[in-house]
Amino acid sequence: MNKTERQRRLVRFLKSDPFLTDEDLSQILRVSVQTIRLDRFELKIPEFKERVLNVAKNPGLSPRTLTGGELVGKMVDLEVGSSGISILTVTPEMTLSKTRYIRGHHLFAQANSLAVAVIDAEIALTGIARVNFKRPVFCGEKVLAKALIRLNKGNKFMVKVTSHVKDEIVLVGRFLIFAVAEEAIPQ
Amino acid sequence: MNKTERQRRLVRFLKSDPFLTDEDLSQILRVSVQTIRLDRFELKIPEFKERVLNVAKNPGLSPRTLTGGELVGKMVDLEVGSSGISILTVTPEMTLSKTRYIRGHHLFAQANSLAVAVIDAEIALTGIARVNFKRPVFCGEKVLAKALIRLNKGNKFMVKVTSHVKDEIVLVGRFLIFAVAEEAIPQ
DNA sequence: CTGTTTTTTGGTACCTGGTACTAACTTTAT
DNA sequence: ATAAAGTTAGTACCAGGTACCAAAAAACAG
Repeated sequence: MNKTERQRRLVRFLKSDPFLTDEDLSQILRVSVQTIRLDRFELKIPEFKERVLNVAKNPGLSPRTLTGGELVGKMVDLEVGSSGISILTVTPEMTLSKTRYIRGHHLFAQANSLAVAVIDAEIALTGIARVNFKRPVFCGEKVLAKALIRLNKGNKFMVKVTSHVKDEIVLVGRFLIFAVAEEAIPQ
Repeated sequence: MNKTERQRRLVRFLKSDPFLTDEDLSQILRVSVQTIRLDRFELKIPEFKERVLNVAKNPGLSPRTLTGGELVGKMVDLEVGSSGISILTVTPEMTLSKTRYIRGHHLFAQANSLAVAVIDAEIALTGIARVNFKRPVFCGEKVLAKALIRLNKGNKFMVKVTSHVKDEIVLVGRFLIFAVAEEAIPQ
């Protein structure tokens, strides 16, 4: 039996029974456990615990997470050390079920990540945030956030962010941001 | 909190979410892992692996979480109208590039969505948020957020959220939430 | 047939989420 | 005050892995 044939069989076995451990599979396919692991790795098949958990959490609902990039929204202007502007287009995933209201934390995420981005430092972390949500935002709207550094004492920055939809203010936030020295970054 | 009360809560937690480890439970119930194990033993509740396997092999009963995907983090306790607890496990996507610091708005999102979830209303929106980030959170850590309704005047709610990693407070936030009447929901 | 590459195997250190057990410390009750 | 109940700490061990390194075996090529 060659490698490809074995891997084909491995996939078949796991499809019919995801509760097989590498040990089980190594006995079925008459190869070492290590070989099974390599095969699984090549085929990007997760480990036993993962597979069981996947089956258990079956209905596969994906939590509505925030975007993965550094910035929430799209940067349209940035003067590091003083100001920045970003635009966020509201998609249906950001809204509450059955309504068209956007969840507040997406607006916060846009404002917060913009506030952090305008700081001239490798790493900046939010210390305190005070945010007023002025009116709800709906699916399809474009939110324009403007950030302005208001104060700078040492590694502390006060950033004011104002978010608009057209002419209406939807969010006003004040963020106290800390710049972190690179040496302080843990590994 | 006495032993019987704790065990009653433990059963409730596991009924609503069987995917809680002893470690999770020890943090929720503020006792040592050993105590959780003793409780589980007395109550004849099987270990995590067993429970997951049971759920996986029993597609019949699925005690799905209350709010599903609306929440950032995993709801582990909810008394609508008074309090709630959620757990967020920090994944690499939530961190800043090259460091292990989590970006603040994820913590905010967990706290905010929990604050909204505890309100006994079809729709609730955040009006004002005041958040203090007490210390950075790193990849791999589990953040436990507790929300408590502090005040309720008409459709306004003051919710206090405190987030911990083990014994350390990482976030304290106060949210002014508005319940929205269903008739006011736009189409 | 020999040399190179691919495939397979073995072994170690480490991880999570436990079991099983001992010992000690802290509360509570009598 | 002292016993009993409850809680915590610590150790050794286990399954089912990950991650990595080295070596043996098989496949292929010139």
